[in-house]
Amino acid sequence: MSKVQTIIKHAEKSCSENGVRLTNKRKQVLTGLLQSGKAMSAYELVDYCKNEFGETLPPMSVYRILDFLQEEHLVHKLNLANKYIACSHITCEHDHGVPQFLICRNCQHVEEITIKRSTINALKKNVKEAGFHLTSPQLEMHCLCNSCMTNNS
Amino acid sequence: MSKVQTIIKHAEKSCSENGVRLTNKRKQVLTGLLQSGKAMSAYELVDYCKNEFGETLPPMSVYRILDFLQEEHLVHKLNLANKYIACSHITCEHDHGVPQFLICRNCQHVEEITIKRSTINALKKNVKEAGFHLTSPQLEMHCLCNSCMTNNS
DNA sequence: AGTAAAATGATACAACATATCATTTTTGCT
DNA sequence: AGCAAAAATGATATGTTGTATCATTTTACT
Repeated sequence: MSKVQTIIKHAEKSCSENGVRLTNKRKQVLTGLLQSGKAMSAYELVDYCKNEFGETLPPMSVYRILDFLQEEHLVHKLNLANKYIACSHITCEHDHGVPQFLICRNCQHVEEITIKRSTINALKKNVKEAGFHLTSPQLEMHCLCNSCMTNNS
Repeated sequence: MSKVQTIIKHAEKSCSENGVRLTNKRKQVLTGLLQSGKAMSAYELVDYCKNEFGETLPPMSVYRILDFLQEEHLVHKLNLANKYIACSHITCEHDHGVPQFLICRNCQHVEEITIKRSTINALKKNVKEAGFHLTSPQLEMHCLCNSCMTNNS
């Protein structure tokens, strides 16, 4: 069984445990994100599903499906990039923390990382001092990935 | 002299030192941001300049002017909100660090804060371990401001 | 089978942003 | 002052992301 198929199995199990359905179209959108291995816009996913699976989904449906997948914690939205990416912890059983994303400003490659709790706490404290409350700190940072650093243009 | 006028004076000085021009239209866009005291979209600025100054700027020009103002470090773009906000340190003489923004997810109020160097360094270290390089870490975080926390709905 | 709920489709449009080419304004030079 | 080059701005079209709304289809359940 391919890696993608394994993840989809996990996703199906997780959905059924939550009493929701991972329908065919939802599965295809998630599969698209997993196969591509990168962040994609909703419209890119429309094209991908059409080309790869012959499934012509209207954009509206893709947005709804992405909303669903986000609620199930199977997909994250990258607000800096206006793109969506499959969660990299679908097969993990344990509950994983708030995701943090590094987005290469050159090649758009995205890495999902975990930031030390102590760092997040320091951040929260700074925010609190400014009179705000950091509820769910998904950080997104524009960076340069190593590969783009090396072949620097 | 009003506070806004004082800031504009500083901006003019800073531009002339850099050998660039703070034209009337650029001044109006910056004044709009300063007067409103909040983050605005480019199209909101088009309307604002029309209503307040009788200046009808096409959106394209506003975008160009915003680009200019960003290069001169007079305005920041909030990528999470797709809005623009006047830098809160225009009148400071000293070089100020990379800005960090808190955006209230309820009322959209924006606060520009400074995060401790040590916290930023801890963040940078985490990022480095993931094989990325955090060049200019402008963080933008969705939060709840105190006022929205209190009158919580 | 019949009905209610869930999912999906179709259509229109809103908001943000850029590409491109034309025109106007400013600058710097002689 | 007069002129050419550069800078700024205008005009127009279009691209990208996302939502509102109402219709239809599919699924679950009795």
